[in-house]
Amino acid sequence: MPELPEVQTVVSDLNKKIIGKKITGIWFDAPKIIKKSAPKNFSALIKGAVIKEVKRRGKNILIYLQKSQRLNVKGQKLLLLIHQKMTGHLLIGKWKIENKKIRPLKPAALKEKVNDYIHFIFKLDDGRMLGLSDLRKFAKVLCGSVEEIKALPELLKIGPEPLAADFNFGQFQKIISKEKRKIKQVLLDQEVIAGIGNIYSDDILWQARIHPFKPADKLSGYELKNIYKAMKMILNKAVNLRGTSISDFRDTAGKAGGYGNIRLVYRRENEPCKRCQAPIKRVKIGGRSARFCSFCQKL
DNA sequence: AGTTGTGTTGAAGA
DNA sequence: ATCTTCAACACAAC
Repeated sequence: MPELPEVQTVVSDLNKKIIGKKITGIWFDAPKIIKKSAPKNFSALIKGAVIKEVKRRGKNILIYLQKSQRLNVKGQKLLLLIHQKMTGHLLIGKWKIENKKIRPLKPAALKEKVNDYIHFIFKLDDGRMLGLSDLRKFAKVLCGSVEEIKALPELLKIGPEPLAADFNFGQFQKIISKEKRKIKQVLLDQEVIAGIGNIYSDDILWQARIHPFKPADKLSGYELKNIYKAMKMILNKAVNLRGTSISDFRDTAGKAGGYGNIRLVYRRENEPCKRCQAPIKRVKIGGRSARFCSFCQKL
C-alpha cells in the first residue's frame, strides 16, 4: 500500500524522469478515477501542459504543470493531484493502446501481473507514457489551478509531515497527546500526522514497544519520545529501501521496494517476535488489522 | 463455490 | 462531537 515511503519513491522517480516533458494526451478505461471535473474537461485542461515539478504531501502526489502562452492567452499554472489509494502505482514506460485493450511493451517489468492493471495513461511528448496500474481502481486523479487544488479539504486538513526538517518532538507530543483514541488509530489518522498507514504504524509501535491499544493521551513523555524516534527511523529506512512491495506497490520502473524483507511485524502474525520469539498477534482496531507482540509491547 | 481478508478515504449512520 | 460501518473494486486464500 502506498504510504509515505512509497509515495516518496514515486515522487523522486518522477522528478528524475519526466521534468520538462509535455503531456500530449490521456487515455483511460475507468472514468471514475477522474474526480472533480468531467473526463472531457479534464482531458482538455491537461493537454499541452509541461511538467515542472513533483512534490509529495502525505500520501498525495502533486504534479505542478505549466500551460504555455499561446496567442493572447496567458500561461496557466495547474496542479495535478494523484492519490494511489490501496493498489494504485505509477509506471513509466510504453504501452500499445487499442480501444479497450492495453499491452505493455517496455520495460519488461511492466509485464508482471501487479503492473498489468493499467486504467489511466498520460502520454508524454518523447513517446514515453506515465501509466497508473490499479487493480481495485480506488485511485484518484484530479486537476485544477494551483490555488483551487491546494484549497481542497483533503490537502488543507492534513497533519504535519513527520520527516520535515522543522518537525520536532514538541510538535509531535502536542498533536498526539491530545488524542483520546488508541495510538494505532491516531498514527493512521492523516489529519493528525501525514503519510503513515498500516504497514509503518505496526512497525513503529513494535519498535517503540508500545501496545497499539494504548490511549494516546495516556502515553508518558518517555513513551512518546520512543514513538517519535521509531517513526523517524523506520520511515527514513523505508524511504532509503524504496518502500514495501509485500502487496501491489512497485516503483515507476515496475520494480519492488526492499522494506518488506526487513519488516518487523506487519503481516508477520504467528511468526516469532524479533526480540522475544513470542508469536506475533493480530487484532482488529476499528476494522483495521494491527500486528504486535503482546510481551514486548506495553499497554 | 461461497466467504473472508486485504486497507485508503469519504460518506453515512448511530 | 465521536464512534462505527460501509462502499468503492478485484482478487487471493481458505
